[in-house]
Amino acid sequence: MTLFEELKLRGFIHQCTDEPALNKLLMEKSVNFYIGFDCTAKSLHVGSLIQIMMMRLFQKYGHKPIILIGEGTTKIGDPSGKDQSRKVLSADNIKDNASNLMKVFNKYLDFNSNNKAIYTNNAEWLDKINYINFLRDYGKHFTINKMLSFDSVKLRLEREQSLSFVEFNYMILQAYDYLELNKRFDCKLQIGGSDQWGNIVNGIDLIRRDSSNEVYGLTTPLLTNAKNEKMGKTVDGAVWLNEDLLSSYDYWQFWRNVDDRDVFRFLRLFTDINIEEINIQEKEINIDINAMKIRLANRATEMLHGKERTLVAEKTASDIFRNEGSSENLPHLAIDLVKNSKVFLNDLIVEIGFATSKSEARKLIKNSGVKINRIVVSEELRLLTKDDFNAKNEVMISVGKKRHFLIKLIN
RNA sequence: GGAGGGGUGCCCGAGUGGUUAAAGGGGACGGGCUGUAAACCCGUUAGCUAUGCUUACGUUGGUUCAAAUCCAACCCCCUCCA
Repeated sequence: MTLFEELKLRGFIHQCTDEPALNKLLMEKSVNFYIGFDCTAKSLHVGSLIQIMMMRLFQKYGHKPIILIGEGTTKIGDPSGKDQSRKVLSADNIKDNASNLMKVFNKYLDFNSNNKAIYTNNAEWLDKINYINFLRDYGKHFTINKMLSFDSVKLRLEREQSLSFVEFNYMILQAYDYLELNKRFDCKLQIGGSDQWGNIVNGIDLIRRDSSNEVYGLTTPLLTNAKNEKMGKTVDGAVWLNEDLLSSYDYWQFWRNVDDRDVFRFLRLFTDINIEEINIQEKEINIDINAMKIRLANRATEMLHGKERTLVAEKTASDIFRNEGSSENLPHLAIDLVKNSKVFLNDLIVEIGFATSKSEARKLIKNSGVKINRIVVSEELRLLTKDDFNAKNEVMISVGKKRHFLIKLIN
């Protein structure tokens, strides 16, 4: 199977600038390609995972990934796919985000082989740009007429939302990035989400005009779930890849809970499971869809958090959902009932982070959403007492069906 | 700089002196059904030391027994003109 065939079968390709030519190039030699990641948050989330998996697949076929950390472009803010201007982030903030972002790539990519992945950072060249020189050398290649026709700009204007001059320049800088990477690393391919199409094409044009080099662009589909929502939300917000922001258990749960209709599509995109095997399973009439979800969760979590944590996540889930028991791996709090004579249940729910205010916790209790050791709590101002604890001095508190935590008694 | 339109809760959006913690919708969460799915049904959706109190309709002042609603100034956004 060729790389292109596999990409297609797995559903990675949305658009490509010149498919036959790119396909030929990819078969002939090892190609250096890049994907840019802006530093707008303190971690990447599953929304970027499709890009990372794409890189992984390219690398598997012998091509060299260039990870562009967009410290420079983040200072500007990409208007693509946004209907509002981004808040301007401070330089420190961006730097901090950049270093946190970089924590996940080594889980997915090889940094040792001869087509090892490398990092680069566009602040390196963007920060040095001299305005007048830049306008003279590169500004002449861009026409406003054309820039106005790009979706990222057009949509903003159509919706009568303001688009600042700063953001308007984003596409020029991204085009310049591509040019720079083409010069520095002989980078011949840029990959991005479908909303990046305009920016990518702009870069290709710029390179052609500046050096008449032939380069390519490839976009992935915008990742949505079966309900056509942007992917990546859980009870507590985004599905972050960094473990300090989302535990391996919650990450596992995210995959376990995907819509039935998404399972095989996600297996193809987010696991290494052999593509033929996935396709065969999909056609199976008596397929156990829940078993497939577990497989998806295991594979996806294994890649990011490792085998050990994945096993723990799976066991925790089966303890809770299958065996109707508790699990020692749940998040837990320690309390001292001697020192704190009155421990209110609603306070604990807030403390563990399953409600944002005491009122919210009380409302949850009122709506029969809270359980102590699997028994629904009826008193809104329930106090936790020694009798609630079992022989191991533990008590399990549940909020809804999916969120549980343990309170351990000390003293 | 000039003329006009607008800023309401997580989001959209109604309300133009009192019964408004603010209609309706979306989202989210909880309950039911189920398979930790989807669809559907019901409920909740400002905070707190909680039959009450405090904060809330761009900001700050004012009128009034009473203001999201009236007045003034200011800030921000949009459209057209310069």
